[in-house]
Amino acid sequence: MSVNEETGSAVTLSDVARLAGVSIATASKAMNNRHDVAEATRQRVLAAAERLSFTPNQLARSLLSGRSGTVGLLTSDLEGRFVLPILMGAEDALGAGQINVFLCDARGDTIREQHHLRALLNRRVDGIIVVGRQTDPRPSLGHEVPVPVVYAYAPSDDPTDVSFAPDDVAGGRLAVEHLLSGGRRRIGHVSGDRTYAAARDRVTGAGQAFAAAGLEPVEEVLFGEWSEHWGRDGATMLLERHPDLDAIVCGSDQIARGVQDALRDQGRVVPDDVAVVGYDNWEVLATNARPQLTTIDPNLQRLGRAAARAVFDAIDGQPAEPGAHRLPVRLVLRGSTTPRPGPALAGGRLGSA
Amino acid sequence: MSVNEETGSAVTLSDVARLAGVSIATASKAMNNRHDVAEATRQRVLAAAERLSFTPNQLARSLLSGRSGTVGLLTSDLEGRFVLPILMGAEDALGAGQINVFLCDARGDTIREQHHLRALLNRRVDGIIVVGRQTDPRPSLGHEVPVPVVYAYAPSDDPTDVSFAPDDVAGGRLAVEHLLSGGRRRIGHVSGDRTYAAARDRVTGAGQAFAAAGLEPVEEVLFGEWSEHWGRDGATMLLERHPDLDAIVCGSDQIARGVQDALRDQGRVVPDDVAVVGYDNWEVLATNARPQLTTIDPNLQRLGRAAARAVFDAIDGQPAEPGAHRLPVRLVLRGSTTPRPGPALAGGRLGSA
DNA sequence: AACTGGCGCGAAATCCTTTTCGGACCCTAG
DNA sequence: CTAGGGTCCGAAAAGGATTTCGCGCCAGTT
Repeated sequence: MSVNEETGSAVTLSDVARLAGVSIATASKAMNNRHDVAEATRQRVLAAAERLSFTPNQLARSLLSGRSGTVGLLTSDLEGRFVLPILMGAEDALGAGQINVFLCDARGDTIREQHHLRALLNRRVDGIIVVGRQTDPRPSLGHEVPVPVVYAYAPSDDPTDVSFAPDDVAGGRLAVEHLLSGGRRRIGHVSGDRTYAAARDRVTGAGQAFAAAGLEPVEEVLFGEWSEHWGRDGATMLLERHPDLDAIVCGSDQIARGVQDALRDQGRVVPDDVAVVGYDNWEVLATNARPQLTTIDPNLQRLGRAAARAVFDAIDGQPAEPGAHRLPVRLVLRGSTTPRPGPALAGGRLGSA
Repeated sequence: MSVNEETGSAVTLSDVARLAGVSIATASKAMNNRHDVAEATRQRVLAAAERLSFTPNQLARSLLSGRSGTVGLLTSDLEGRFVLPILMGAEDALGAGQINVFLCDARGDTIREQHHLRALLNRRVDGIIVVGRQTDPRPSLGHEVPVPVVYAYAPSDDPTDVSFAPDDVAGGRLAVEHLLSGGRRRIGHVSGDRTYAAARDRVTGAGQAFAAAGLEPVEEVLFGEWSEHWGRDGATMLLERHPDLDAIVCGSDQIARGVQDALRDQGRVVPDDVAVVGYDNWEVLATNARPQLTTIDPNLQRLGRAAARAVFDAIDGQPAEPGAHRLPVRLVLRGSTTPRPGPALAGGRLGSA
């Protein structure tokens, strides 16, 4: 299949043409449904192509057209949990447009990133999506790049670049609004690492919700690290100082899991005594928690799709509005905030194997 | 940069040649360090290339050489947690060899997989790595594919294909051997979904270890699902029937987390009363457990590298031995089996942002 | 002075496909 | 019978880099 049985090399259009008894030009036109070829001839060519299982060489095609039909996906850290859904969304959107994706992982190393960028440009990618691992702004690739560039998750620090990031401020607001609407009034806040924009933005949003309701959290936000361990410690501290708390907003699902553990250790029942809201909607964690975790879903796959569509459109000459576009997040209701758990809303997929 | 300022299009070798006052052929030779060009001329060409920031068009190069310097990475499910480290390992190994990676996600859909395969071949990839989401054998792509194919994680069902998978049997053995060497004798086993080869293989290995020691588990292996929830249920059942248990082998880290929770609920102390061993070394889960989880690390990144090297060598005409190569796994010691936890061996990276 | 050898360089072919433009052919109408 | 128009097909160029082969020139030898 797709190999010339006589020469052993790949089947080319001229093989097809010879078999069909026409010129290469005619064969090409027949294959591409151009109209200046007789129907009988076209059929002969198609039959020949079928028999040889000919597939056109995209390299030659791209060389001629100046378009490779490929996009570079430049991640700063593949390991990052947030990169994957974005990648999926992008791959999804681009795959549907018959575009293939070059994946490059720079490991958070600028040198490597430059190297990969060069390699992508040598391969004549039609566009580039830069996927960061944090929502903190990252250095721009600059405007010397001859193809459209779109930043996902980590926005570019250059406001004239096109970036997409989740709206963490809205997410923080949403979380607190949900607790308030459930009648909670003595709310604590255990966040993550304060050097992360993600932590600060979510806290900002939470603050807006408090202010809008004319309320305040039980004390200053506790910043720490993005781990279950810190969640346990933070919650323990909070409970000690405010035994009457009735809710805890968490900077991440991991933290929330730790918080839930600490509450259980202290004999508090979630959500009856204390409600808990997480962030990220990391299904494996959220749906296996006791009770399942209400959380904010940043909708990363959609973010990836949006970024892909933006490069796509830019390639087609329709560049997106410059700036950091903040994409909406959503609240996922589960048992950790609703008194009667009922069946889980977002059915989690099983994880292992 | 890398764009001709007069024509606006990309800089080509002929631009460089013109600026250096030589022919295209000479420019090419100068750039590629061929020896039949005078040193002075070479310098002139290099200077010209530098000034225009010329980069050779890989498409043209590939078309001529018949090698694209790219490899297709065909995953059946990007969402799968196991795909990512393999991907990283492969990207790592190939990137070092100046090879770029086309990423395709087939979503477990055979039609889509065929479609992507065709697209990859049209782009003239030099090789293909097929990454599965489970260790169960998967259908072969067949031998009609004109480039080397290597299967990672999910081996091909055709034994003449080259496959790499973790040695789950050895992993199961390792887990039980570790418990036995720690003096545990009344050991329960909570595994995952029995339709998964991963579950069965690990159980097989565990059985070998028991047999070798002339012992038996407290009862038949409990199969269930790959979730914390099942881990809790399974452990609860075990404890009820065998209150004197002193260890539990788990089919995955998720299950182990559930098992730990159930033990805690029942007032058992890990590892003093009951030791727990997980599987997967999923850092976020294992290092945040209380106590941190001893587990089997399948070393997936290394598996990805091995697969990449195998395609790499096959492209160079050194095909690997056919068959399903089982790569070694390793035991990671943490607090859930060792009485005095001490500092964790594998420092976990923080997870959220 | 003529010839040889070697070094440096350039013309042209090659990879494969697409597209333009011109040519061949047939049919019809004048 | 011929001019004209339409239909179908093919030659050739283009796209960019590599490579082979041959040519020209200079130095050295007889």
